Amino acid sequence: MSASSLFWFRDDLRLADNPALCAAAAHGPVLCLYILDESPKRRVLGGAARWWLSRSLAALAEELGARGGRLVLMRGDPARLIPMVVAATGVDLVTWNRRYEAAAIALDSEVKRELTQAGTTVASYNASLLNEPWQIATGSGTPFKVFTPYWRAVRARGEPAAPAPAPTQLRPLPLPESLKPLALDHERLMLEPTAPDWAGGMREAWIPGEAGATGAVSSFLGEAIAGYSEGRNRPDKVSTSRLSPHLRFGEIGPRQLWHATLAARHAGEIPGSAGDAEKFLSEIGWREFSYHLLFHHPDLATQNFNARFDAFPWRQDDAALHAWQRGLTGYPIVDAGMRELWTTGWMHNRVRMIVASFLIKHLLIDWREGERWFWDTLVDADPANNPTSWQWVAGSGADAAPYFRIFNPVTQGEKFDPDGTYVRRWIPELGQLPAPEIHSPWTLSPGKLAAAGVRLGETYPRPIIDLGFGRQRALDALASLGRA
DNA sequence: TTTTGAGTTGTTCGA
DNA sequence: GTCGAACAACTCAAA
Repeated sequence: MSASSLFWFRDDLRLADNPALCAAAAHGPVLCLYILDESPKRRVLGGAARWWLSRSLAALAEELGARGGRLVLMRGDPARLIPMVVAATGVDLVTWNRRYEAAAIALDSEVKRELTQAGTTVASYNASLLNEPWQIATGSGTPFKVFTPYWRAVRARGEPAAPAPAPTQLRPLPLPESLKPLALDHERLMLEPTAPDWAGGMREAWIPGEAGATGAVSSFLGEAIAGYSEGRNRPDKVSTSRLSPHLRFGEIGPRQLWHATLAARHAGEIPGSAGDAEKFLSEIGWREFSYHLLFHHPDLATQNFNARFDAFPWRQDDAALHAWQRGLTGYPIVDAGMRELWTTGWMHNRVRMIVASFLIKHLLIDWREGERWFWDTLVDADPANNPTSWQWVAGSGADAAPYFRIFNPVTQGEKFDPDGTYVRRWIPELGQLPAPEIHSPWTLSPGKLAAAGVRLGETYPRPIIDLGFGRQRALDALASLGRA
């Protein structure tokens, strides 16, 4: 039997800096496989993420094809399918890049055990993190719970490894006859919406795939990173990297991003201060920190990191939750963010904090409701970042926001969307209102509202809750948790 | 073991 | 308009 291999694509949909793919390709002819995971133990991918995945897989198939390779698609339980494919093809090497959610680790361990027992070599690699979660520890060997010392420890290790190039040669391993019934056409994955087709705004906003990712990196490092430290807070401008969905699906990896950032800084392509590049690197650090937390706290998406919050008096309020989800709270910056999310599958980070704070603190609705909504609607819905960030806002998480940090959506709007540009983009019915009053339409005189064609309660909602009341209620609820 | 300094992203109030 | 203080106390991480 001649040497051949199986490479299992998961959250690493790229050819460059893909160590498991390189190892498989160097070994001999390789079968490149993606399985739409339907194992019952894993969290089902949200709708927006499924759309992204579909487009990303199409791009990947094309890239592979251009290099003489081929992407085979299947759906089902990998614990059943992988051994079946290995047996039918007779490959003697299986490779993949690691994942870090508990259910995925369990699945991968199970597959590895079974294959190894049957005499097949299995090799796993790191493609999605700068450091494995278990490599970073405090002086006493425990996981970090605070970002700053975590990041200091990471930085003390020196620069991360340089990214590896894409494999130069990909010889495809032909699919045996017996497996052909399992291989699906792209359409048969049924990942994209049809009736209704709600993905129009996403198609306009994004180019999924490795080429789209590298293009986004170039344009970010070439332009937006100048002034990033401040600009990243402005949803009215294009001042963030917008790389989150590309990172989520591994169309680009943090090593590539790290070294591209350093190269841009050294080449003097970043006119601003070196602080902008460092700030951006620390944002990559927050992604790393989230994975560190997820690995050491596997139930991060469902359990309070800080158990004291188990006694928090959350409210059940379906009407308020629905208003929040649909962008009908009567607070323009909140509604603009929720509509941006619904339309494009993405929301500016500053606005994510505002809408999350509003749901959790003013409406007193459980952060898990918000986490679930984001999981379903974000194209970048990430198993580590999403729960980490929600718990951070709730105050139940690691390095969490202090109890008194309650974002005022009017103040935040005036500060970070001073001209109302962002609000007008997503709430056209308020388009004629002047700034800064656009952030608090109920304070305008009836005459000014009429002049702008706004009828509160008809063309745009009145606020669903009074800010002062909601703030005080949240402070009281937090005080009710008492001392630890 | 004990001590010490520090901890992503805010708001309000009063001088 | 601007500025500093108050808003709880706790826990983490390292010395």
